[in-house]
Amino acid sequence: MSRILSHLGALRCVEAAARHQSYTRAAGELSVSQAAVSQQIRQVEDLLGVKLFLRRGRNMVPTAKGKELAAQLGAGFQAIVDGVNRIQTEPLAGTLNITTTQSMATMLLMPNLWKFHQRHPEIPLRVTVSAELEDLRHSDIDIAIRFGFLEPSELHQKILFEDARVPLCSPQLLEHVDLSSPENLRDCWLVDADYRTGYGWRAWLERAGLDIPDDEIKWLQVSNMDVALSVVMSGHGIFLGSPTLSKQSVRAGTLVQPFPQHIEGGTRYNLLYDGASPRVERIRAFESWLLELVRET
Amino acid sequence: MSRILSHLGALRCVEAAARHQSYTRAAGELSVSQAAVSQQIRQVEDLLGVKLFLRRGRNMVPTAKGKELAAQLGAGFQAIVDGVNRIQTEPLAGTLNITTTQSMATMLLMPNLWKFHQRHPEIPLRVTVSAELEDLRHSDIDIAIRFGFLEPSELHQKILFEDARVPLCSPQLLEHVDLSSPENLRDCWLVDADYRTGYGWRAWLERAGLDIPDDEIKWLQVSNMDVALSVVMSGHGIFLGSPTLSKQSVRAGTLVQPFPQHIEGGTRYNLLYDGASPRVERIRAFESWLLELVRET
DNA sequence: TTCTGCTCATAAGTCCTTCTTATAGTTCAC
DNA sequence: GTGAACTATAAGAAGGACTTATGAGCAGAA
Repeated sequence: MSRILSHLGALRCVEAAARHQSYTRAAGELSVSQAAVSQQIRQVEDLLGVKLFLRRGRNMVPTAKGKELAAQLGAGFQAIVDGVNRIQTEPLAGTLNITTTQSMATMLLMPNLWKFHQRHPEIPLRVTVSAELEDLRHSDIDIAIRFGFLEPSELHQKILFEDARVPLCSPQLLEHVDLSSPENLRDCWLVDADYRTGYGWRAWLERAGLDIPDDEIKWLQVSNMDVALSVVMSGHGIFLGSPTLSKQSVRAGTLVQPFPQHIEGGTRYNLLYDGASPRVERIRAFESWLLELVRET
Repeated sequence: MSRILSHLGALRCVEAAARHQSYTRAAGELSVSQAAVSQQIRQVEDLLGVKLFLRRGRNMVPTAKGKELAAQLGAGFQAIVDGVNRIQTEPLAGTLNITTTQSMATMLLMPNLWKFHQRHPEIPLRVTVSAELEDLRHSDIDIAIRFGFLEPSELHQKILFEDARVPLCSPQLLEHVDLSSPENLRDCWLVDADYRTGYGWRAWLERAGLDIPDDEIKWLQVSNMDVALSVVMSGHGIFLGSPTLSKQSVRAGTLVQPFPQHIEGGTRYNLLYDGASPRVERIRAFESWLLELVRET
């Protein structure tokens, strides 16, 4: 049997490094130092007598052989993890790791977590807010709640909700700007998180029967919904957001919907998880709770 | 990512132990102590909270989950080894490990190895004689040369030669027994390695037109060709062997074929190796040399 | 260019895991 | 019952892997 199997740890480094094209990021995933990864990979290269990575500026690019090996290693490790997952079903009770966006966390998740706790006190939740979609298969995250249209993957994907978008601002804004008529939108920042798709405020204004020329509008274009929300929360503008997401905030008075007009679509939130995870039981518990929550909102 | 991947070494123990149904044999394969295997497996069981093996007398029998896991692990490790093999082709030069039977080694292989060395001085051979067919995929053996009819497997199998069988004895025997006529076979031990199939001396006697009753024959039944050969070599009997294998010994005078009659078939030698081995180059070199040798013999 | 920031490489020493040894416990065959 | 073969467990030894610290290379900005 190949003596390489005495160096499985080193092969893990190879696989992760090839995937990340970076020793540093691989080290991050494996929770070891960069130096450790470097040493392990060199060991494999020496053992096999094959160069696996080439330094290309800031990246470590796998060679052709490196790529081939890494792909096969990935399949191998996946088979192993699958094998373990198949026989090991963790009990319902236990921690659940969730990652989501800032806006989802502050507007829907956090304010309702106590209800989940009430139903499942045996499942402590750990919520991580991050802008990037974590790699569920290579991290310790169990569930991701993400905005937008996702590529199909091997993960279990479920559309949480799709809905319209309505103008939303903070009550403070109304103290400074008179928003009794849509015409007055000229007077405040229109926060636009859709500057790449172009869909957004332009569509809404049209819907409201307004034709304000571009140069009379104060645009504030931001990269995503989270930034938009934080801008608006601090009272500096108005943005188009999901009614589902904002409903509770509106009811609580922290957000205001100054006009009834809405535009269709444009908002979609998804729930993602690995159906083969040993923690599916608690994942499903969370999923069904969240779906209920969304349905009744 | 599953924390189990930090214990890949322990999972190797699980896989090997399940395959061998024994911690001791698994330890042998992995070249560690039995205690090490025991500890590693217990660690996995504790980590997963799943019992993987049950003690059943002298064996460690994998539980249903243990079996399932081990199968998946086997596939995973195989994928990893395949990946390594695919990118790592060892050069022609280097040691080649061969296992074969006693008779094949003494009669054909050893007397001719110098020729192989002449053609490929860069390939040192290490020949291991053993009665059992080693597990090529889980040992460090590159080539096995084996007698008989083999089950199909994932290994590359090639029939080395099939041939007839002729009576063979040592010249010493002729000094004590007069074998000018087949009738006189009554006077010496008939060594029979075919007592399970029944085919052998009985068939040969028939072929020679003799009808000697069983109780007038001195049978010596042995378990395999190797034992038969060693008995005959020491001058204590006569047996039915392959002309191909014995040709050189006959020419050298260490074996004698006292009668011309032969029986068809019954002898088959195979050559086995893992086609995916990184050492295929030197394996093929040996294969083609051996085939040539057999052809001209 | 030079500077700054990011990345990998390397060395030395520490630490921790794994392994070995030794022994006790269990089962089976005779 | 006794011995042989196997596994379990404990304690200590050995060795590999990891960390820290530092140097070197490269890219992009000033």
